[in-house]
Amino acid sequence: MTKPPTRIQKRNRAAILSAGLDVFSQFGFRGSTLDQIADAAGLSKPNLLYYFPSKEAIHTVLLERLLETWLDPLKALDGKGDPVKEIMAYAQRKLALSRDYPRESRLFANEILQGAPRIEAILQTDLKALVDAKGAIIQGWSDAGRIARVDPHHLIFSIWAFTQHYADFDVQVRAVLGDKAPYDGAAVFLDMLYKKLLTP
Amino acid sequence: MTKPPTRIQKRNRAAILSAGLDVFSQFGFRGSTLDQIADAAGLSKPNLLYYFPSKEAIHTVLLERLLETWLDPLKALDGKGDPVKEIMAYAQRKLALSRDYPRESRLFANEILQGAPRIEAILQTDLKALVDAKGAIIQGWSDAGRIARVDPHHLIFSIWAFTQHYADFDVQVRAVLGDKAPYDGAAVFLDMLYKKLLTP
DNA sequence: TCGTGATTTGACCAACTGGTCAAACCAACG
DNA sequence: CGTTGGTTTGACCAGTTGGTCAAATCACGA
Repeated sequence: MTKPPTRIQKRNRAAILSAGLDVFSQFGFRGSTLDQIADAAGLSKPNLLYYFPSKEAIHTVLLERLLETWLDPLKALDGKGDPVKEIMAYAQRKLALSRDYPRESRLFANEILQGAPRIEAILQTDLKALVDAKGAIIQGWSDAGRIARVDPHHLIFSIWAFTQHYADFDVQVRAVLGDKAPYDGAAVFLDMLYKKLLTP
Repeated sequence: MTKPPTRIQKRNRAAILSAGLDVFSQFGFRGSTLDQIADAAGLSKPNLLYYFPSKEAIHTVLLERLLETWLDPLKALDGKGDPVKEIMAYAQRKLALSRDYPRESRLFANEILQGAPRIEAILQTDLKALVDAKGAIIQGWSDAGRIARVDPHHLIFSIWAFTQHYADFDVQVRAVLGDKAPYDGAAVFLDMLYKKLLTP
């Protein structure tokens, strides 16, 4: 029998989560402070703690939401579709995720960099299971000669690495590219890279 | 007329830098504490501050050392060598760097993730100049038809992304691979990926 | 308009932070 | 052995941290 959230609750909770995403994704959990988050959300610190019981709680909610969005594209990889098309679509979806949700990407990166203390268990169970399952599909395509012989795990790693690079290393990418837009060129390159790799 | 460092100075400075690398690479600058570093180095906090004037100073020394090692492999890319061989060698050198110096890779990743406040200027000048120069070489090879048509910048990004992924996302890689060793498979995959991409 | 529950705040706390300092300690060389 | 300069430490400090609490304020339905 939980009460439905009021208008103000919705607004403030959303503001806090967005502010938390800003701050945590830049400084990591330990490097972020409640004052920073409260400021960014336009609230006082005690007021913030009226909506979330602790710093940890904000971080946890953000991580949980993140993991869903993050694993969705891979789940959508369909074993009954056309192999090359499926893998290319996955890679492009992942790249779009980096473009549209860079803060989420950096939050994830920060968590992993710090040794994934809060999600290591999920990585070893849910993520591993998902990757193994989709990896098996790719392995099947590979064995059947429908794509080139590749190690599915490293193929997936390479897609993760390349696409997330544009969000996580944004500053570096922009420093090197100057004022050129990163994502158009990245999409073209991504397309060529995997089309060539996967062609038997 | 600076005096030569004593035996003890050498030992302790090295211990502090190694400890600082451990801690900073995991928690970032703001998330790391002098107590952590002092503990890891086996010294008391005041003792640590006898060798380095501040937390910032330790971090700065580490970043400076890092940047040298980090840009070296790209500098070695030789415009007079065989195009495919040169690029492949660069990629493999970079992968070896991730395998042998994962802490340095994570220190760099942390710095970039946090917006590169301490090295943004260097990225925009030194790094950009280096990448532009080597990019021009690759562009030349591409124009001459000696390798396939690729955007040199994104090619370099993809090499960075893929190789650093194994150091920076180590926890995730190991969670997914189970007990399989990451780097052997990565090297094989890397080889195939770029050989196929670069072949005209 | 009033009452009630939701919301906000200022004052506060203990633990931790980066950093200082004088005093104690120790290594080594004459 | 003594002394001199490098080394280590405990006590300390001011500012920051995550978090609490009672009191004040506000929104809104009756």
